[in-house]
Amino acid sequence: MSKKRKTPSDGNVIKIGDKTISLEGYLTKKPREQAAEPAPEQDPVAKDAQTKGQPSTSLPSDAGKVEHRTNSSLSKHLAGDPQYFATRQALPLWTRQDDIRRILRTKDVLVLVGETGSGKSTQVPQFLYQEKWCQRRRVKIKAGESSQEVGVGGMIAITQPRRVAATTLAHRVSREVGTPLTGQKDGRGGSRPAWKGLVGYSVRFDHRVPPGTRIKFLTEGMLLQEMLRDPYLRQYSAVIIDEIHERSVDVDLLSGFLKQIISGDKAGRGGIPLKVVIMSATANVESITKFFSDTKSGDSTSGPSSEAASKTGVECLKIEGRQFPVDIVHTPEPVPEIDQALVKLVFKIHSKEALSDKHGRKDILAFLTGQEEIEAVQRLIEEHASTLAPNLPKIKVFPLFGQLSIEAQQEAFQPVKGGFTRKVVLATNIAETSVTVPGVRYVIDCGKAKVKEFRPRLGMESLLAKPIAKSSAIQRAGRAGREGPGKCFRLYTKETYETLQTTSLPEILRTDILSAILTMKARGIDDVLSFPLMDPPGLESVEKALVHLHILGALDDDASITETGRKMMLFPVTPPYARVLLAAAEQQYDCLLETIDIISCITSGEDIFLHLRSEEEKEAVEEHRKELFRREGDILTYLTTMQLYTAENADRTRWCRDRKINFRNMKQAMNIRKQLRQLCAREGLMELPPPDPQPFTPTSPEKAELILKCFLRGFALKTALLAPDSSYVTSAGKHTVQIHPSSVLHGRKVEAIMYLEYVYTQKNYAKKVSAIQAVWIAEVLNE
DNA sequence: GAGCACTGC
Repeated sequence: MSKKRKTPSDGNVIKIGDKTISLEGYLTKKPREQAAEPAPEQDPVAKDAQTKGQPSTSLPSDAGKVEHRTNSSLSKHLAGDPQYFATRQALPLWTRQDDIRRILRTKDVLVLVGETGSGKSTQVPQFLYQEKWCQRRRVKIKAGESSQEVGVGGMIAITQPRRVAATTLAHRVSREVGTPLTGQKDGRGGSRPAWKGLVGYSVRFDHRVPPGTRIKFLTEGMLLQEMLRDPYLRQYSAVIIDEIHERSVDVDLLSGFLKQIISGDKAGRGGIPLKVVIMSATANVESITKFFSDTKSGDSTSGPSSEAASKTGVECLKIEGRQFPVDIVHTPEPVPEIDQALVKLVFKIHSKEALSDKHGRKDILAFLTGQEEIEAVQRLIEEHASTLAPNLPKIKVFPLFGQLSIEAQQEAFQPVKGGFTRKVVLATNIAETSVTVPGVRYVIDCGKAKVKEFRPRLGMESLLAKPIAKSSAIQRAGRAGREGPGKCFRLYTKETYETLQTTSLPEILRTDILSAILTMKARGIDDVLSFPLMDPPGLESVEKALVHLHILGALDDDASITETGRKMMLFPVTPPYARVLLAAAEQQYDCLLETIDIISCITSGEDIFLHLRSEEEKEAVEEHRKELFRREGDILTYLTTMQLYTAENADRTRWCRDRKINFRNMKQAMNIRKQLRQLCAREGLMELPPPDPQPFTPTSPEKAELILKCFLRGFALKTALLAPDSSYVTSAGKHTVQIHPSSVLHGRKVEAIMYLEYVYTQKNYAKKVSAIQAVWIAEVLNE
């Protein structure tokens, strides 16, 4: 047994190998100053105004003056495109537009509940951008001794949890207002756009913000990113948070920062308030409303006086949706065998209910927990379907889950070929939020979903099927009423439904908050425990994250952010990966290009290697895959895969097909790779390499060792040693782990392993595993 | 011998 192992913590110290890390001082720190105040030199807006040599004329700094923009090409569009007028007028929201405008003229925060189909995402920004408070103003802002004039406001930001939503909504709204959506298509370096437009969007890898943009759709993460450079959001007059009920970590952080801005003294915005519209599709908004109303509940953000806080008004508005009624049917008794019950129900619906009516097709959408269950049910339905009487309509099954290829996913959205056929879509939670399947009038809800949860005490995640929340059950049922009256069959009793939680646990309470804490620290939040959050994570999660960040070198002994921590923030990856990238740039390792390839691959989505089910499939790809696999483990295998993929010049689609590699993820990996390469080059960590394709040279064993040591700099805690009984025992917690079957190291015994993921499903699984030497762990930790 | 869904200058 090795002694390089974490000793049981006494609560105040953590010991790994020879290194002892004290927890003291992490959680007792008092807030230094007002947390929302960033250092003046971090403010690029002010810097920008300086370098442009803005004349500092003496204007009243409290109210500011409206900046008149000559944009005559836009003025004729202000009424919007008449082509869409009738459709817009028919939306439930249309008659409430005056209410919305009236509320925001006096209040800073509007909480808007709008069910699916109310049109809130497209209409609310259009109702607001011509408001007087939405004009850009020039104001004087104090910067140390002197003051400078800057522009504040003018744009409305509207956030979305997903990239596709942000871009498609932007396209839709730009058509409605009648201005083109142009601009830099791919980051920087593009030519000046020729057209002005009112609508733009900004998501990772894709930015279109025409000059004159007043309405800008962004992902939540993108707005957080903008806040690092523009902490007061001076570009914007209003921020609209859409789909807040999904409660991503990003939206929770954004809400905290927004609360600080609206309840602070507004000096950073030259006295100009930021309006906030919170939009939710579920009615459960009491806690959210309370969060934005309550500005003195012990957080350090309400500013020097309560005067500012008392002016912050919050009003709530509810808009009915445009849904058809949905009949909800519970089972009278609990269902012991979900798969069997579901198949029976599908055929009952199929034989009793018409194939279509005046509203259109009447297809079935069933919510299941995962790929395996979906494939099992698909087999059962297909078996039974072949025995159907010839006079009955046919039945065709379409699986729908994230790992499916684009083409296979799209099949589920197309009308089924052959008129006399009913479509049955078997989906995971993907159909609850991310995609809409058209034609659905029957929903079957198994009442469960797989959720990933982080266990801070164990330092591991679990992925297990759990009962959904009421809000999810309602959301799922609603999928039956988009196109006509529908029915939802719940495979659980009414009593069971009543026992469900009202809302799902927000992500911030069930995930590793490492990135979230580092984001706060980088934004100048010293006392992370007093940062306003709708659902603050437990002390143990915060403590674990702080210690982990300390081990990564992102935080000092006094828990303040280090230079390394700031550099880590540059990369759109989790802190451990960011640490690996920084290590790889050091001269002793010198393997930045390789680690970029590997991290691009890993962070592009689920595993790039598709799961092979049948023996035939395995045989068909075995020869091809063999040249990718490396004895050192998965990290080197990813590297080889990426290198061979980029060396492939003829047909990359086919290359992926032959090897059963997820082409979509590979394309995403290439985007990430390009982005990381540009970031590293800009930071002076390396020179930009020659463009692809480059000839493939296998990585030498010596280089492989350096790469693995680099990864240890980020993943020293995720290591395990081979025990005498041939099991692997983790160095951090003395748990027994198994190498996941998807790893190239599965079934092999090596003296020590490093893994990038640690997930409990059916067992404690180490995933993305590499073979290492035990001595490397201490070696790397003591650097 | 096995994988819910997203995101990021």
